[in-house]
Formats: sequence, C-alpha cells, structure tokens
Amino acid sequence: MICFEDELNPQQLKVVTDGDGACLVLAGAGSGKTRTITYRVAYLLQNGTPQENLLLLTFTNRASKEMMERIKELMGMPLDGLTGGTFHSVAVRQLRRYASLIGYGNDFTILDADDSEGMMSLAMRDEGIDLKSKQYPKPKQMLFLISFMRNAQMTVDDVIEYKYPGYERIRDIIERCFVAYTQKKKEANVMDFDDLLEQFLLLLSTNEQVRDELSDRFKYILVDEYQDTNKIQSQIVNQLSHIHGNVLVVGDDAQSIYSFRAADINNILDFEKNYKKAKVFRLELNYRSVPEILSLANDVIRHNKKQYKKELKPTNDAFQKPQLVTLSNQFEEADYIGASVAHLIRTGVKPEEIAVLFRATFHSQPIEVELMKRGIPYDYRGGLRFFDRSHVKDMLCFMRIALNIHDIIAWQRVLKLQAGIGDKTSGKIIMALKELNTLGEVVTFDLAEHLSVRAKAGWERLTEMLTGMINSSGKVGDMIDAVVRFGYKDYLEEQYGNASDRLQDIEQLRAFGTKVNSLEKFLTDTSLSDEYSKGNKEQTDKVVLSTIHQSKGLEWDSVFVMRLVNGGLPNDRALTEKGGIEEERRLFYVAITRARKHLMLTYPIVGGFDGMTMYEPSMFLSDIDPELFESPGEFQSEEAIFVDADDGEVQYVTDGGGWSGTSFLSDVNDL
DNA sequence: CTGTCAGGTGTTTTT
DNA sequence: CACCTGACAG
Ligand SMILES: Nc1ncnc2c1ncn2[C@@H]1O[C@H](COP(=O)(O)OP(=O)(O)OP(=O)(O)O)[C@@H](O)[C@H]1O
Repeated sequence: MICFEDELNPQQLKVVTDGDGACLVLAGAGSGKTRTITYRVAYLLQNGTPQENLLLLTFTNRASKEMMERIKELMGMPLDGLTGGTFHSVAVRQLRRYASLIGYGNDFTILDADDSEGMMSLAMRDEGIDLKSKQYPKPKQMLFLISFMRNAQMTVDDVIEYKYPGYERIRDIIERCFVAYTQKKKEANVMDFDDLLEQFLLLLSTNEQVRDELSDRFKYILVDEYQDTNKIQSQIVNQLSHIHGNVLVVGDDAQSIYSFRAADINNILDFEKNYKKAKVFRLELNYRSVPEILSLANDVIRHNKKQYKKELKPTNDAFQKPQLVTLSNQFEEADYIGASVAHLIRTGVKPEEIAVLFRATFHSQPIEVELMKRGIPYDYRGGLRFFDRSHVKDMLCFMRIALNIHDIIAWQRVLKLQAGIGDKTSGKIIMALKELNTLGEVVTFDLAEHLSVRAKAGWERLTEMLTGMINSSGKVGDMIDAVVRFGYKDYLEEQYGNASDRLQDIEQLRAFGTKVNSLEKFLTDTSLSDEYSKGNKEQTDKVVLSTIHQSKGLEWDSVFVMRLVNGGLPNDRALTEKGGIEEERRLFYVAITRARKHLMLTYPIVGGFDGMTMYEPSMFLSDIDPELFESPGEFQSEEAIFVDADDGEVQYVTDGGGWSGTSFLSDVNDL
C-alpha cells in the first residue's frame, strides 16, 4: 500500500485524489508534475481501475519507459495492460489495427525524416520543379513547411501568412507539391511521422464506432509535458476523451521549447475553454534544486513577457551559487569542463549524476574528445540514432521491402547500393516493378531490356540477396542474416575500411530482431524508438552529454551548460523566428533547472569552424544579476586566467543594453 | 548515366 | 573542418 500523504505535498495530493474530469496542472520546473502524474496512475490502479483503461502520453519513449518503471516499482506488479508512450507510438498501434478503414494496408511502412525528404524530392520532380533552382525551396525546406502546417492543422495560406510571408508568390507550387507528396505516400502505402498523428485523428473523427470504442477503453488519459503538444495532438486527446472527459494534463508554459514542431502554448491557455468545468491546479514548491539555482532560474525567466508569472519556491537548504566561467576558446572550454567533471567524480559524485548540456549537437565535439582523452565514459544523447546509421538503415530497407513491396523509398535505397545503379536506373526499375505484388515475382522478372551492362550486373547481385531473404524462414533475424550472407557482407567489405564494425552493428540489429515477434513490430520499433547508439548498453556510470531539448524532464546533481554565447544560445537562426528570443530563453531556463546542486555555465571567447570568430557572451548572461553567481575569485581556474582583460572591455558591449560595468568580467580583470 | 574529385559553403532543436 | 554541389571523365 502506498501512503500518498507521505509522498506528496497537499497540492500534489489534491491532484492525485481529485483528478477526475478535465484537469490542468500548471507548475514550474521541478515542482513534481511528473511525480504527480505518476502517483495519479498508481492511485487509480490501487483503487481498482484496470490497467487497460489508462493511457499515459509522454513526450519521448525514454520518458515513458522511466515513468512505467517508476509505477511498476510503486505498485510492485507488472504493467502489461497499461498503454503508454509517445503520441506517435500510441497512434501507430491503432493504425495497424484499423488501417483498412482509412484506405491503407496494415503492412504500411514508416518514413523517417530522410525518407520523407526523398519522397518530397520525387514529388517535386514529378511536379516539374527544378530542384537545383534557387528560386524554389529545397525539398527539406518544403517538407518542413508542410510538416508545420499539418501539425498546426493549418492551411497552406495560414502557414505562409504566419511563418513564411516570402513564399506568397509560390503558394500554388507549395500546394501542388503537398498534394503530390501526399499522393505518392498513399501509392507507396507509407506514412511519414506526421501521418501517424494525422491519420489517427482522421480515424477517430470519421469513425464514430472506433472513436467510442477507444474512448471507452481509455477511460483516463494523462499527458505529461503538455506545453509541447501541438494542435493535432490536442485534438487527438479531445477525441479520445469524447465519452468521459477524463483528461489530466501537466505542463509549464515556461518550458515550451518545441515551437518548431508546432508546439502550441494555446493548448494550455485554452484548456479551460476546450474542456468545460476544467479544474486548474498549481504546484509552487520546487523539490529539485538548491535555492541558489532557483534564484538564477527565476532571474532568467522573468525577462519573458509572454508567460504566466510563477516564482519557484525552494524546499532545499542553501548550498552553493552557480558558477560562470569564461574560457579563451572552445577547446579550453572543453578542457575546463573535462577537468571539472573529473574533479567531481574524484570527490565522489557519480558519473551518471553529471550532465553536460548544449544547444546544438555539434557543440559537444570538443567535449567528447576531452572525455575520451581522460577515459571518462559518457552517454551521448542527440545526433544520429543507431537505427539511422547508414548500414543499419540499408538493412532496415530490405526488411521494409519484405513487408511492403510498394515502399519505393526503401527500393530506391537498396537499388542504389549497387554499383552501376544510380538515380535514373533505380527510378526506371521502380517503374517497371510497380505492378508486381510479391517479391517472388520481382526476382524472376526480366528487366534486361531496360538496363545497361553494369546496371544488369548490379540488379543480379540484388536479386540474389532478395532471393536469399525470401527463402529464409521469414523471421526477422533470419532475413537479416540472409541478406548479409548473400551479398551485403561483400558489399561492405568492398566499400568500407571499417566493415567489421558495421557488421557488428548489423549483428546487434539482428539480435534486436530476434526479440521481436513480427516484422511489423520490428519496423515500427526501429522507426519510433529513441534507443540510441550501442543498442541496450548499460546507461549507468556514464556522464551524460545531451542537447537541452533532450534533457527536458530529467535532472542531475551536477549540470554544465556550455557555449553560452550569442549564436550558441541563443542560436542565430532561431532568433529570426517569431518569438525566437523568448523560446531561446526558455531553453536556457530548462537547462538551468535540470540541476539539483551544482550548476556551471561556460562560454568561450573565440570559436567557430575556423577558430577565429570572436564571440560575445550570451545576451541571457548579461540579463542576470552578477550577485547570483559565485564570485570568480573563489573558483577561477588556471585556464580562465588567460582571458584577455582588454577583450573583456571592448568586446562585451551588446546592442541589448551592453555588459554592465559591475559584471563578473570586471571581477576577472581584478584578479 | 554513374562515380569521383575539387572547390565552395556554412553548422538547430525531434517524433 | 566536414559536408554538399557542380563539373567532367569513363
Ligand atoms: N512531494 C515531494 N516530496 C519529495 N520529493 C519530491 C516531491 N515532489 C517532487 N519531488 C522530487 O522533485 C524532483 C522533480 O520532480 P518532477 O520531475 O516530477 O518535476 P517536474 O515538475 O516534472 O519537473 P520538470 O518540469 O522540470 O519536468 C524529483 O526528483 C521528484 O522526486
């Protein structure tokens, strides 16, 4: 039996025991929103709600997994009936069941970002658009616009007016590309990420029976990180709660950092409008961070105009002020952080309780080198997923073809692996195979008349692999094995020096495949899972390197936030977006509030790919009361002494009001 | 039509 | 410094 009174404060407890109907929990970082939602689930289960009736929506699969673990621990029982995951993964499960109702086969395959771009290229080419012309958006850009539009449930005109006024003149072209792209996906029986949401919503809104069935099943819907949901997601929640209206969402407007994905803060602001009789709860105590860190966080976020005012009130005892360190360049910055991490570990902080956070994935490169040099293991989050590695993806494309023979993007990839087959020939072959419905027909199909000598040889090598795959047992592991044996291994060895590394990755993929009981599930999991790099390697004993975006909802004892320069955070490109400054500031706020005890902010004075670009300290730093940082004398490192005093005075005048004379930098000069 | 090589270009965030 | 693009030889 869980004693809820002991585990929660009165406000939290109220949400847990009184969370029926529509409820919005609006609260700052570290106030226990996730904890509250977790205990709410436990409370419902303890009071006899069957697991099947709960739906727990989270932002990432990782978050879902963590929450499930926690609930399992609390309840002391397996959670085999509880549905949890991202909107995308929940959607895809239902879409497999009901595919035929929306005109898809249930053997549809899923396009990732690259695949979608490939599909968009094909669509644009079909529309007669010259992909090289500077006059038109590149496929990537086009896709981005269209994706935003769909997630925000807008029309082409809406999105142009709201985000791309410059595209007014090519409005019709965008529309045409959108239609062509949609059509091509349908023909190929593939869905992109946005389709998973869109088609799910379509399913719910056009099939009352399905909607009622699912709404009746998911009697309690809980959503974490609601500030980062977009319009289509809120509509899905709305449909699913149609019968009962039991929707509990938690969020923090100050932590909304996914507007590029059309995250819409209006979901929170309009919650009371959308759900009559909605209850609003607030949590005001912060359990995570020491007061010094909270003061800093409050001081940062108060500069945002568009926000619900809320102060974070500490529950922890005073400890230590955050530190701000200036380094001469990006390598010194990495070196300094590396040394500090090593120091923390020596003094007994567990590696997994230390995180280095940054705005963009490439910021982490010098840190990686540094940690490697010092023999400190790290877990890198962000960047290339394991399943996106080119050789792993090659293999997945073979599997996709086995499931969905019309997946032309997968075909294009496996065809182009062969020497002698490029853009044109692969297109030709795909056209020729269009009408065929089984792989058996494909491998015996006579293509000779279409192909050059070289291409013909390539095609023969490919059919050998495909034949091997068909003749295997049909189990995922065996199919992968067959593709490797019947030619892919040779291809790798011919093409790459590190073929054996790559084969090891494929072996991991195969191992993963043998654990999954169907090809559909294998492909769905590999498309949507956020399982990074080395498969299931232990995550303990490792320092975490992560983008700030990926750090959302997590916490560590010690946190480093690096590259705090204009152009780093805030990011230059982000500043050109509407509301960009405030969003970047929220990003900074999220980063700061991940820390429990130690927080260190760093920035280099020069950097860039040429190592010659002069940086200004982040405009967000100049907003901060210098008193909130530990005074430099107490922590300044050897490295930091290299800071050139003159640079300090001349450089740090920014148009945003300038660097105040009493800032910490003057203190550096005093040293 | 494919594949390679030299020269120019320019770094966001994720399901 | 790495990645992409465009020019050209096979
Ligand atoms: N009532 C409580 N008693 C003890 N610890 C608590 C309490 N409430 C929350 N905590 C702890 O505070 C920390 C932050 O909680 P949690 O992650 O749930 O906050 P959050 O509001 O979801 O934060 P964020 O918005 O940053 O994701 C966790 O370690 C949690 O266990």
